[in-house]
Amino acid sequence: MRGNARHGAGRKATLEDVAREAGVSRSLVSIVVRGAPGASDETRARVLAVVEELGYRPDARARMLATSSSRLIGVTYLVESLHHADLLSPIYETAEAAGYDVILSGRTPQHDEQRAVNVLLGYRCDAVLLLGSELPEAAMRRLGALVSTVEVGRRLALRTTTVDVVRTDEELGLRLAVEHLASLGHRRIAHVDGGPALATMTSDRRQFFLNAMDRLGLGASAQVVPGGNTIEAGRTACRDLTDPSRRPTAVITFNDESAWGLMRTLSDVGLRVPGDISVVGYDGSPLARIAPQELTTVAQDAPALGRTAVERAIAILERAEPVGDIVLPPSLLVGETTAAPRRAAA
Amino acid sequence: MRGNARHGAGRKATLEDVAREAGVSRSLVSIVVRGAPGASDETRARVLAVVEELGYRPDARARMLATSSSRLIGVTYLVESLHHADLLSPIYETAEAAGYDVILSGRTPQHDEQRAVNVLLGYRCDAVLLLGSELPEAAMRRLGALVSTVEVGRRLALRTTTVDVVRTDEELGLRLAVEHLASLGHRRIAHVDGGPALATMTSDRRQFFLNAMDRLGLGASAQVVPGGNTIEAGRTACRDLTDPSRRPTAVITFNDESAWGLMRTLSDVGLRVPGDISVVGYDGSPLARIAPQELTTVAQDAPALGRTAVERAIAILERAEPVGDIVLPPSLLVGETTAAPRRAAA
DNA sequence: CTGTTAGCGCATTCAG
DNA sequence: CTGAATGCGCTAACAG
Repeated sequence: MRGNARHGAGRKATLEDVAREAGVSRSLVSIVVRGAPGASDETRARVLAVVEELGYRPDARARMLATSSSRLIGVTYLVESLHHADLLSPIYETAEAAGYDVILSGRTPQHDEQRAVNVLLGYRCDAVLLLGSELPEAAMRRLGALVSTVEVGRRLALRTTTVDVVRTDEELGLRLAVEHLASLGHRRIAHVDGGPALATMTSDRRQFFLNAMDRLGLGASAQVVPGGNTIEAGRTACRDLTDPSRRPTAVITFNDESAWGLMRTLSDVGLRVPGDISVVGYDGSPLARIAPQELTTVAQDAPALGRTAVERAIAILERAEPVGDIVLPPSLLVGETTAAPRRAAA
Repeated sequence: MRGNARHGAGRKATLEDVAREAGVSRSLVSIVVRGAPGASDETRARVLAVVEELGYRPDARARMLATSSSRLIGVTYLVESLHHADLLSPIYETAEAAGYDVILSGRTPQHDEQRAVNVLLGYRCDAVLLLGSELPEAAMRRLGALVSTVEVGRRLALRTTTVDVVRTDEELGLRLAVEHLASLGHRRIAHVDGGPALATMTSDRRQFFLNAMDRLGLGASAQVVPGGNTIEAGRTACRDLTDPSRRPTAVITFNDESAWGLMRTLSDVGLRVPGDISVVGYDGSPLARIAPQELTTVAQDAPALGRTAVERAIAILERAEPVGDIVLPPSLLVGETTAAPRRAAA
């Protein structure tokens, strides 16, 4: 009933409508609307006036269909990830500057990554950015064969020629964290890993952690416990660390959220940070570093990661070869959650 | 060169391709892929096999063009807002259950709300959800006339018949916060408001804060200082609160992020929470409530807000009238950032 | 500068 | 169940 009338008075204006109203051809209107050359300033003005009057708005779907190019970059990301949110701003900025639109397809517990990607593919995005993808590598390679694809964050086990990866130097990240703690006098250091879902990243970091410990001669007192990338994971991981007989004096978590969860439970059991135990997070999201204690964390360079990912995606879809693996250095942000252990000679 | 070959081997498969390969008509393939009635189980299986083999994937743009309906809900939101992230999960869940796809268009400093909306409109979404919109009301009304629109969070000053609003009962929210603090013995209570950007919400909450204080006879010791919805806003707001002569014993912030910023600066100047000063946040995002101190906060019912918004959006586009204003109650989550003031009889 | 003619990929008749 | 035809709104040649 009125519902119909309310929404668009029957139908939204089309090129045709504008052309008729302005007394020109559709092509001309198309030229004007796109800002393409081929129209006098006079008609241009007149057409634009009608566009305004009719509230005309180009139909992106039709345009994409006709041009068989979308100038659209689709991004899948984990809705609840702080780090992913940090990547989106630079992604928008870089894409816009290059004349690309961005649409986001979120991953949630009920809306998994494959579905998120499918939505993007349905719109025939020119490029797809996967933030922290957990897709099987085979699926990722297939995706890369279909559309310009860049993964942000996760190292691929197999060399792939269809997908670019932009990620942080995890080895350096773990080394920075371990060296920081060691320099404060810690020896019994634990790593709460990323859990089973993020397989390669988890095992990479675990290994790099152990390597870093070994290099400092602390291999024997290194400890790895299963964790995850959520607050909840950090909370439960804490249970594996409070056994007084071999409690570590410092912990490096998989990400900042997990560090919070860990600290939350530490506080519940009466352990103080950094007095009783030091904590180092990972990612360095501004939202995660704040109050009331500033988190010590391995900061990924989110602006550079986001920017580079978009640049690579555009390069690939403009026919450049994928270059494979781009690794950016992290930095250590020292906050207030790390300090010398109570008894330096643990 | 190879770039072209790599991406789609010339062209993605179309209905036509599938039909030819399967030796049937396009219409039949269309019927099969849509799961529409009108195909025998046998041919259905055969067609689906070819679909799989060719990696055919329906083109959402063409489909939408042909049906002039998108079954697509577009959502704009603030990329850095924790509360908005909380809304996205229930939005996805509800939309999917109703058979709608969701695309997200983020707002960032460089990509403002109008552009975010324009992207959505370009795709002719059936409905648009605006999370915490800062659009002028006139613009919002115009949008509502164009497409089924639901705003989440902000009360509209003028009654509008084209847009639905789903929001939290701010009056109750402020009352809960004030009563909680008063019951702990606080009298000098300050409110750090939302700053100029969120005009109506800021002034609403300010007024409700003052009302709640008045009702308890604390109007004279109420204090409002300018703030905002970011960590940074909370940090700077703190400067207006530390004047020892009239320092409040408790503060209610505009949102959780701002509460963090505030606590951060409080800690910098040597004030302890809740020992020296109590802090109440707003929104109740799980990410915001965690470690190491659990934030006391006015929690919005994000699942209900998200679900209701989608339900309203769908109802409107199915020709129901907008109902105007839907107000949901918040709840107070008591954490560890509030306690009795040092000297109860301040 | 203009108007015409083709598609883009798909859904939807409608007659076989 | 099929195959052809029409249109969704737009761009891209092309001929005027």
